[in-house]
Amino acid sequence: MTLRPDADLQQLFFWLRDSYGHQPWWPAETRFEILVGAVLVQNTAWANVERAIAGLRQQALLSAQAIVQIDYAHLEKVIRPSGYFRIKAERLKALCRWFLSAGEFDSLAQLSTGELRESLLAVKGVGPETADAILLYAFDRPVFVIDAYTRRLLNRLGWLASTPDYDSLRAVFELTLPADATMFAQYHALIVEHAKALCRARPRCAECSLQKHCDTGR
DNA sequence: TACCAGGAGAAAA
DNA sequence: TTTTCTCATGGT
Repeated sequence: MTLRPDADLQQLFFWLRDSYGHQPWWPAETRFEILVGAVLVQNTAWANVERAIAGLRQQALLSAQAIVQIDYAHLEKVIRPSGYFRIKAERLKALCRWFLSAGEFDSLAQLSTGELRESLLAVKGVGPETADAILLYAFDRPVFVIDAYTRRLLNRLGWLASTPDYDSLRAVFELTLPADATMFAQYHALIVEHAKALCRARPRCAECSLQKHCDTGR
């Protein structure tokens, strides 16, 4: 058992939606930008990712061709604000090589969700969360993204019956809720918004860990 | 000064 | 198979 019997994921979604309203997610101007953002955001605050993406845009590097062609030193310099710049430069290039060799969005859209997920996971630097974020937000596939915020929220609600691995927790969401990519996208966005709202309310909220409603406790 | 942020892969146990 | 370590900047 992954979640406790009293866990109600649908009710939680409605509560979050009523509390925070519609979320304009993923914060990107193009689908390709979502791929880039998914790599740059790994273990990094989004504000720092925005700086890196702004730099890429300013230098006309927001295309797979440009990222593949640019030398590592230049790419590292541009994405430096997002941290882990050496690793992320390598991962970005790997993802862009995959994207181009696979035929870009038109060809990739022909694959089933399972095939596309497997293909993404085969790219060095793309793990489950990054792959699912790309599947959901760039390819509109009904895949639920499990991130640290999701685990934290479920933990604070006391809904975790165990410490499930990534795919087990993802399966619970996908089997419990209707397979609706729009809903999944909103749900994940709302979870992040909820966590950030709590942090804004109490920037240094170590005591939040004592409160059941709060998911910012560590 | 220390800690943390929308992970992933490699190395060690 | 599971756990630990490493990668790195910017904000608080």
